Amino acid sequence: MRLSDSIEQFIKELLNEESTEVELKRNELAEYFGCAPSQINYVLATRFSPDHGYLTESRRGGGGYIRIVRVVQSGSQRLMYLVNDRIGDSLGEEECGRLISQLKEQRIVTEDEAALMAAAVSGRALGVPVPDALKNAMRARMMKSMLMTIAARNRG
Amino acid sequence: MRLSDSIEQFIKELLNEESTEVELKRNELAEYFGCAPSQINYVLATRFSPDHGYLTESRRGGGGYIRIVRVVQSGSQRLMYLVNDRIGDSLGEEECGRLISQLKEQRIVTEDEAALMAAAVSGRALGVPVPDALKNAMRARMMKSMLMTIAARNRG
DNA sequence: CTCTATAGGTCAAAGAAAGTCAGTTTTGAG
DNA sequence: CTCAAAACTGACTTTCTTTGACCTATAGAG
Repeated sequence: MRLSDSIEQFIKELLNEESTEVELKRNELAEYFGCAPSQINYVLATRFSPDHGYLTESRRGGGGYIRIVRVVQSGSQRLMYLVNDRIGDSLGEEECGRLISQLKEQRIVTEDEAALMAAAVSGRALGVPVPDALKNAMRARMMKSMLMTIAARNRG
Repeated sequence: MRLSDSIEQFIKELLNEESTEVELKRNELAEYFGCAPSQINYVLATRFSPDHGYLTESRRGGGGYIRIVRVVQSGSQRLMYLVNDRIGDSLGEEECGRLISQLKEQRIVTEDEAALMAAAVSGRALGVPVPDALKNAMRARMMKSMLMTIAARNRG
């Protein structure tokens, strides 16, 4: 069994018993598995990314930590469809506007949330000399990131 | 728990019970927590700055003291200050995160709104090959755009 | 007025913990 | 077997905390 898989499993077990979030120390975990600390980052990046239905936050310095939040249960996949298929890697401004309206209509997000999302991805907000292709890539990422966050709120 | 967090909490408890200001002795507090006096200054600088909604004044010499005042400011005043003066046209990720937590702490935005904003401007969301300077410029614009949206909602 | 004891302020350095990234090794599909 | 993708490592970086040595201001005694 691969190390990454063991670490992944370990973390998922911590998350399984009722709790939807877990806090851990990178160095301790690395020591426990006898690996380089950066291995933990690798596991987080490849198995606990937003695309996988998780959010992570961390803090450096004395008393630092890594917190992992499970946002989506492995079954419910309306949201994962949006994140992985509907949005993809690039999202134009008009398309994004349509998507936000649909989300609002389908009551997946509230009106206030829709307004906030629209403000974030508006042309005015992104009005900086960067090629459209890159803006569209960013827009896609921003939308996914925000949707995952909303999903995190809805859980429970 | 971090020492800084304990000291922060201690001071906030003093401020919570009705009183909007508190006066204390740096050396006594340091002795109470068994730390270097300058630790107190560190806590003041990182947790009781104007950005956090506090003002501090102090006096040296015999009978010296440190006074901490919680500033009362309406939500829209605060938002306008941020948009017009504070943010400017470039905003780094860490600083942006701090501003967002401060807004949440001051209850000017809800927890959900804070999470949504953080998701929009996170490094993850903007993780596209664009120079940092441009990302910071976009982040500033996005924040202003979102904050103004929230201000508008608050009026409605 | 001068001097001294008493407070608080500043700053740099050390320590603590996590992040990044380029390069190496392993694995598995074809 | 080949080779590209996945896994892994270690050196270096960044952020946050804590401490200590030295600096400055104020009150009060003489």
